[in-house]
Amino acid sequence: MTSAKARTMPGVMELLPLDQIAFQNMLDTVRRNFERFGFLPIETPAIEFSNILLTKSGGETERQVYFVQSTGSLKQGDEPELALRFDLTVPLARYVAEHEQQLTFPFRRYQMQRVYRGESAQRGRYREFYQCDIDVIGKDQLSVRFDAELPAVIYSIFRELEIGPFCIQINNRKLIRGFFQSLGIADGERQMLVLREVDKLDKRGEQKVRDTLRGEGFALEPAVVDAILAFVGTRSQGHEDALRRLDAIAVDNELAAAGVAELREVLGLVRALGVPETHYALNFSIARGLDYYTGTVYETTLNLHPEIGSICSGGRYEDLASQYTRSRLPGVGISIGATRLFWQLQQAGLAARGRSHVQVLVALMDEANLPLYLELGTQLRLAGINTEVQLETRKLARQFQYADRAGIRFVAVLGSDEIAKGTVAVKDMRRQEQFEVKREDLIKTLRVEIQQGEVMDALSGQAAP
RNA sequence: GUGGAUGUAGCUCAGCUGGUUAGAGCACUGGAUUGUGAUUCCAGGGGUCGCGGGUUCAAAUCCCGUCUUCCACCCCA
Repeated sequence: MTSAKARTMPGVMELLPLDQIAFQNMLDTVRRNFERFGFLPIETPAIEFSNILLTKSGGETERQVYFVQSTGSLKQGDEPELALRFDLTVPLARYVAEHEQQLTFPFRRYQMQRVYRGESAQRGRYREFYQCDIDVIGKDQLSVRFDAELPAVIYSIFRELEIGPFCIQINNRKLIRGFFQSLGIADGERQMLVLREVDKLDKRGEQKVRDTLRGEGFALEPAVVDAILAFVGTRSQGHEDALRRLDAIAVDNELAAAGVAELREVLGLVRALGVPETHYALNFSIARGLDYYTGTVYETTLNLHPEIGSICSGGRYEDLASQYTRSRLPGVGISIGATRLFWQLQQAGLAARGRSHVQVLVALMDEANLPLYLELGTQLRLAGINTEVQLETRKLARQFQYADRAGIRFVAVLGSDEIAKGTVAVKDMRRQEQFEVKREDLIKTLRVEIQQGEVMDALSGQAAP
């Protein structure tokens, strides 16, 4: 008699082993590229003091934070003073402020951990999910050159993930704010509201957005609305076009001019870093919801799957940790929501199917020869081949069935015939073939076969090694 | 937090206007002689029809409540 239904809470991702392998392959690719660009790993605890997590942000974040409390503390009626992190940027700020003296700046760190949000369940919305973040934190100042480095990292990662053509869309907050100032929309809060509305262009259609901006809440002049829509409609195609569009901006505003200058420098360096011009573009509607961004902002989308939306985003902020330290710590960073990305890639049929890590199953042919099979397994493992030995007596057919279902490609069969001949029969489950080799050639042969299999997988994009 | 849907086997669902022991596909377990899987054939296990109440001779089916999950808004990865 069961006492509870086995189930997970909504909004968490749980995978079967082969999918888990595919997911971890994705994380490995991300990590490899972070390291390739000179970022160093850190981890921070899932639980932080709630006053740390809640200093900066307003009501919306607080609504989504999970508070943590021991049952003892709960019974005593104490207020929870701990909470689960809801992103990796706030813990980074705390980390940098706390360890400022021991860190070297510019501090380049990557972090790939789970974060928690009290979202109401919805498609592609998770309450527990992985974020993969990189940030560069400067002391007192940080060159805009670092803003150009991140698109190179993004390009390197998504090229290697082989999920189709993509485009890193770039904008600059200074330019946006300067533009709005020139239209008489000076208040930062109001600018954000307008931007959020504009962000819904694709979703709601131009007419509805136009109506909303002219309507009660905003009450903007028709000419102003036209100017906004024309401005945010800017999308460049190729490097030269992007520069031309920057030249064409006729906004008489100091802040906007600074933004344009930054964009020009960033674009030039992105190209110098070897990112093909097909893979980056200006998009003046990119604003990013988070209000701490102050300069460059990025968002990356898949050309063939616009429905997926942004797969990677980030930007520049002027002061990371003003709540925790007096030092001025400007930074620039990006974040990949790996859990959602993986889920979306699966939905779009773009996720590779993982291959089992187990490469060989040694069949149990004869109970009396178990020590022989165990020894063979050990030899294979010492040769670097992941091997499982069949430990329970079962019909051979069942052993093959097990290998097939578990995704194990090779079954080594060592029965009385083979022992007499000094050979091993190897069944290749995937190719539905069987061959026989001398015992002493087994490891060499398997290595060749396994390597060929990996090459084939890489070519077909079926699974990362 | 606001609005709208949903709930039948592990999964996807069927079950018309209430009528005998609630079905299908997939999955699962076992079998089709001796050392060869995913295909085929045969057999089998598994459901308090989300929960509580009401109407009725009779409720998976109608009504009310409740919970759950999902969708949209908000916000975001």
